[in-house]
Amino acid sequence: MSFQWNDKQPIYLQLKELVKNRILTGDLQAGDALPSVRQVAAEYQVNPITVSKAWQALAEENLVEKKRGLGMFVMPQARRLLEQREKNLFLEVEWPQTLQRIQNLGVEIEPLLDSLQALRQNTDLDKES
Amino acid sequence: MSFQWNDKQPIYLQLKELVKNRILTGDLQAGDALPSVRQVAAEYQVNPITVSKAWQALAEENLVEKKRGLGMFVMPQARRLLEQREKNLFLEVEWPQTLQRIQNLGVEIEPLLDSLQALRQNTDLDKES
Amino acid sequence: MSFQWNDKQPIYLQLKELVKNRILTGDLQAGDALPSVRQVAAEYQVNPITVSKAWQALAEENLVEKKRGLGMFVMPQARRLLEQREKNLFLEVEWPQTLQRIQNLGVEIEPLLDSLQALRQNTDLDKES
Amino acid sequence: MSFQWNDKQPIYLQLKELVKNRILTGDLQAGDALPSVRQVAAEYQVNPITVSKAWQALAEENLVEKKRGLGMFVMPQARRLLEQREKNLFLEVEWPQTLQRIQNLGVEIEPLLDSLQALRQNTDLDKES
DNA sequence: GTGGTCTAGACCACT
DNA sequence: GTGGTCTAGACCACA
Repeated sequence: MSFQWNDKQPIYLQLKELVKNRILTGDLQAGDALPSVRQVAAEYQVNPITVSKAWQALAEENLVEKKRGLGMFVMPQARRLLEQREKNLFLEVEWPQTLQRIQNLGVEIEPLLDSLQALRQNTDLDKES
Repeated sequence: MSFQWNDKQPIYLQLKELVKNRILTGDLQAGDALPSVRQVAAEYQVNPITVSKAWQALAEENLVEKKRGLGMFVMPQARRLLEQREKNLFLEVEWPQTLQRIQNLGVEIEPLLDSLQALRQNTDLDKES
Repeated sequence: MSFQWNDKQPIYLQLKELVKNRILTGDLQAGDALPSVRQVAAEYQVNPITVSKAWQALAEENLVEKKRGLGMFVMPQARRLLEQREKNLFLEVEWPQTLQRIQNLGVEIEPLLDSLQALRQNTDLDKES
Repeated sequence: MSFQWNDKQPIYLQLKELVKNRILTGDLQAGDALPSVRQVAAEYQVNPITVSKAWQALAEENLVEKKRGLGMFVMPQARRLLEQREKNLFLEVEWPQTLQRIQNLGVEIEPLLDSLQALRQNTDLDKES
């Protein structure tokens, strides 16, 4: 399986994001081994070093840990950590920026409110089911 | 005055954004001259070529026009054009992404609704005054 | 009991150090048997080969000896040998490096002297008792 | 000029140390440009990527900053930061370990005291001159 | 000119 | 088997 890489971002960062998402969705659980550098390199048709760089970055963010000679493993708190960080980023940075942008552009607020409320409805339904 | 440039984006794009914002806020009106390349280069401690590149990019977006020997001037429709484009970008791309992100992260929606409504209040007051 | 391995050093060297320390402190006496490879492997959650490698390294330094079918045993002169070597290493290499580092960093010498003197006091008391 | 690399440590770390030392000794002052990746690569007969890795690591430690298209520059507080960190490392980690080691090995403390005091004398003389 | 990224292929130490 | 490192050579965006 090759893959359609986004040209505007380094591949290694895109690989990192892929793994992050897999952790966030629970596809990769705490303690699970990351696929090996070589394996991913072969699968996605990339250079092992590129994969390695991504894996390293994940280790530096304390999301995975290296076990010498065995591979890299998802840290126990990885998912919680990740969720916490991303939520924080959203609430402290992205959302305020969005509000600022809405104001600057003079966007109609009503439709935005509507779509947000629709989203809430959906989420509530999910919980019930 | 130097400036704190964001390392992750080309300086010329950051310069472009600065001007765009000044147009959006009305700080630069239709027909106003952009500050000269040299002046900006000196002011922001930046290579003149970099400033030039930013000015060019603005011209390519039809926001400013060159007048030979006189400099660059904000186009008459600049603000409207910009608002239109950016509003579109926001509604078609950024806002849907934000909604997606809210859902993925499982962010509480209530507080977001509250802040949006607060924003609407402010905007309404502004219009009255 | 698992263990927190230092990622920057091979596990087998860390195991070796553990045993060396036990010999130096007298916890492992001349003639004592080293715990079996399997046992240690199970205890520390480590590959038996890794333990074996550590035991081999100890044998190569003449600190333990293999007895076929019986296991590995601490050599009679192990402690003396170890002390001699390590003292030498300390006096010839580590201490000079420490002095050099103190000078390079411009560390205050007084407190270091104080702590050394305090250490001497303690050691003297130990001898008397 | 080639160089005698230590085989036991990655070259990029050794390069990093070289720069750190140059900052500590004042050979590289705040605001100075680091020699370019290519230049160093040619000078020391190493791969540009290896140098790059070292420079990156320095940037991540906030000792140098990247200026897009211009190169890497020593941060204003680099020297102070470095001294602080290293002194801290020494006082909190290395020195206690040394004391521990002295005690474990039963090294004679008198000579150590003597050499430390001699060092103090030298340092004092340096200050006077 | 600068740094950033990638490839292809290699060697190493560790488990 | 694992990751870590390096080489040699290449292309890109940026200033």
